Amino acid sequence: MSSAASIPLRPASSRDLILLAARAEFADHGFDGARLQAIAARAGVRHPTLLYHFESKELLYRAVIESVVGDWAVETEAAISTGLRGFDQVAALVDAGFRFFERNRDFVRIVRREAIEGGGRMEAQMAEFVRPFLEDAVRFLRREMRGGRLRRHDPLELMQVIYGAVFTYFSDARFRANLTGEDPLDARALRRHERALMKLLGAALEPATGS
Amino acid sequence: MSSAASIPLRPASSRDLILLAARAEFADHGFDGARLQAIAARAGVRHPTLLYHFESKELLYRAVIESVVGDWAVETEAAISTGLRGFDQVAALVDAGFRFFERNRDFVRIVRREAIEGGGRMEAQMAEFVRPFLEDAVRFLRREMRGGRLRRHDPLELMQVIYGAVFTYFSDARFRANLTGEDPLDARALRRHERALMKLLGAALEPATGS
DNA sequence: CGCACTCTACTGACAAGTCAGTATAAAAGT
DNA sequence: ACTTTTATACTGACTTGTCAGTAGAGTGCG
Repeated sequence: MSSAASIPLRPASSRDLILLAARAEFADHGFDGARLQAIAARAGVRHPTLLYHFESKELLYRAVIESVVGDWAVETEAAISTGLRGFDQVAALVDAGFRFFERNRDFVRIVRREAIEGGGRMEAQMAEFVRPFLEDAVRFLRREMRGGRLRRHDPLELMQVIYGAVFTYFSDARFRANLTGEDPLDARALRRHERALMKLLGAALEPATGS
Repeated sequence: MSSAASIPLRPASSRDLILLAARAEFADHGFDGARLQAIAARAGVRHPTLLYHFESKELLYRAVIESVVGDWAVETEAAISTGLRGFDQVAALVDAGFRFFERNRDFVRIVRREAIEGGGRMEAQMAEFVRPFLEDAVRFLRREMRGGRLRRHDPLELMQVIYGAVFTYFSDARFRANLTGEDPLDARALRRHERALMKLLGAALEPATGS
């Protein structure tokens, strides 16, 4: 992990290395459990270097959240501006989620920790950020249900259920691994779960009464 | 909070008070974030008293988990030994979950923290504990699907989705509160969500093609 | 030189855990 | 009945370790 530390071949700026290391450490241990020394070690520097680039642990954490949420925003934006209708759009969004979370496993665990906290460190900002996206989604669902392209369900509660299911799969992956013995983040297992969720949602949402 | 401290009228043993206080504190802040002093304050004692009853922070934490998981085991056992069939049994289980989590809000957040951790403190034991219950559920679902009393879905993935949805509703309740403005743990909101989830599951699982 | 960056060495705060006691009450001895 | 002993429950003061954050001295590069 630190084998490349001495090679000066631009192994990304050390600021970025630190950000990446911090993301992993915060995901593994949460804000309180995370140690600056551990982050520094992961990044291949000494811990005062962290405090040179980011003024404090708190600000480093904020920087991590912002980078992580920023990435997510971009991909989600893309997934909802496809012009698809009915269940196809729902499926596209779920699929985008799966693909993003698959590549950003730490993201989920950090966000979830924030969500649990409640009085959390960045909860308010994150809510601010998610709200417009959620409202968009609810508007879309309502429209499609009115138009008969989706069966009628409470849109907000539907979003909550989908969010809960998808998020949990990733945030609790290690627990599931312990339970079933196989790695849930393995591509095969992931596809199986995605297919199962899609089928479930399809069965509940698609207007046609297919098998 | 400490107003009853001097009254000797058995305000529950202080061991139990400590256990209760610790449950809340660990739920709010996680293992690392929790402070023994804070737990002690909640329980109305000084922190060495904690270490008198429980040898260390770690052991106090384990005691909390055990008490919490024990409570859950009893209720779950009751909910699955009803002899119901098909969707009714699924609904009964989901309902039991809702009612237990409603009364034990800290439970969810503690368990979820463990699940995220991965290399967690009690993950292995908890997996050990959940596995037989999960296997039971999967067996039940498979049987009912074979018998045509439930539509066919991957039983394990179905359980995962249900678990994710229900658990998230409670563990992330404070985040949702921030998002929607209303309290998700209020009885009315809770019933609405439960009804929505049931409808969704019913639509996906009940064999009849009713409206 | 001066600037950006990283290091070693250190500090101050704070938290877990230890310890030597005090208070109270139940048991045991006379 | 009354002291003495023993166990339980709890506390204030202390020790020890750890961690975030600071100071200041390099190092290398334009």
